[in-house]
Amino acid sequence: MTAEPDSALHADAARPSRREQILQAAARLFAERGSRSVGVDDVGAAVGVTGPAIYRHFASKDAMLAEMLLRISERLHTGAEHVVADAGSDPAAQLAALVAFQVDFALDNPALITVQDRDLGALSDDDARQVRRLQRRYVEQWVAVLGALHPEASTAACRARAHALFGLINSTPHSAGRVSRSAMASLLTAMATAAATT
Amino acid sequence: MTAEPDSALHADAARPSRREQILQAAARLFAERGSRSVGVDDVGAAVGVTGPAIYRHFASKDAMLAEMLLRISERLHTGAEHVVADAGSDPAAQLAALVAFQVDFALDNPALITVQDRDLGALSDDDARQVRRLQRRYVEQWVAVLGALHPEASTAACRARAHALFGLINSTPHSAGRVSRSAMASLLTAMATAAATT
DNA sequence: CGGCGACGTGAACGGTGGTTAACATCCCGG
DNA sequence: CCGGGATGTTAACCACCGTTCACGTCGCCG
Repeated sequence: MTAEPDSALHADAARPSRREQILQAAARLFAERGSRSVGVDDVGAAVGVTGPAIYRHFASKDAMLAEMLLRISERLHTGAEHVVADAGSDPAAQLAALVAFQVDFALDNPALITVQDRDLGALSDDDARQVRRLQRRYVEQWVAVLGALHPEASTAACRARAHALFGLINSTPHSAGRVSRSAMASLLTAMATAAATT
Repeated sequence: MTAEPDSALHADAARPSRREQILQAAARLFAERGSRSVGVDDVGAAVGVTGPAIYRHFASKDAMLAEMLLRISERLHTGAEHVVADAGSDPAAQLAALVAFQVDFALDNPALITVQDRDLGALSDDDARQVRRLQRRYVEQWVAVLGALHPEASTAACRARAHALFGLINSTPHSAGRVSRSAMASLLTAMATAAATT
């Protein structure tokens, strides 16, 4: 153990290396069948390599999943921070920014959406704790904005409302194809805005 | 094989038999960790029995999951049929009935909600096909009502809207405790109604 | 009373799959 | 040209887990 030479947390997005191909292919496979039902050989085959070759790039199968989930929660957390800061101080504008951000992410990465809320339980306790911390911070950004829009509501109610909005927007994996991206975007945005402000 | 004496599809709800205890315990465990991460021994231990004892009640672990998912989709499908019929011919009233029905189900059975959309992929092709058929019929009942409320919208858009509403309402597993059942019910109902009629 | 069926148990079997080991290949810097 | 590091491959190892087997117990019915 403790055998990874370079920081596994932040990958160089500059080079589309084999490592990145593996993560992307694994995300697709995990989303389709669940991480526990996907073998290392399957992931390898998806990038034209045999199973054990994976271990030249990742310490273990679990490490792959951990890095995948950590990246997602980081992306969401920092993205939300950025987007809210750019929206000014109007809660309604902040909400619109968060909704637009989440809608874009959900439409662009349905596979990641699926993996994140299905395979969190497959992580080691430490990794799970870290992912949950980031997820929690992301939720709290929504809760803050929702709290400003609903001053009479409790924090717990705002949290429940935030989770309901995530469920709504993150339904993209279940609505495969058939509707254009732009139409899906406006539909989800309208529904989420209505549900958030009621 | 082919060794089950009585129809496995409809269990006598009258007797809280060992068989039912197993299904219930398995649902809770599957929801917490995912069916593939739960061993037969775990399920057995949850009802005070060793692993192999399960095979006195189910042909296989997969058969357990199959029966669980089939029951859920049947319950939803027939429940929706019943509820819509009782709501008269007003689309708004029908929608309200469907929303109330799904909200009740989601609040009463968060574990089943979780298992249904996470472990469908673990079923055999035949079982999966059967579950999907029932799920599809359930969705189409929503689509019909939503189509009446949005005459200008395409069927595909209505289907996407239905999935978004399911995601919203089925967020109950993520909003554990902290808010009373009745408060959750009115919150989800208000949000879903607003999102459905926008 | 005798036995049969329902229900459980502990032990063993077999396949699956993550992981490691030993061995090639290719590319590059000295 | 030589050597080493990055990258792959095949074969083997090993643990886990679903499943089956042989056996025991308890209760009911004839």
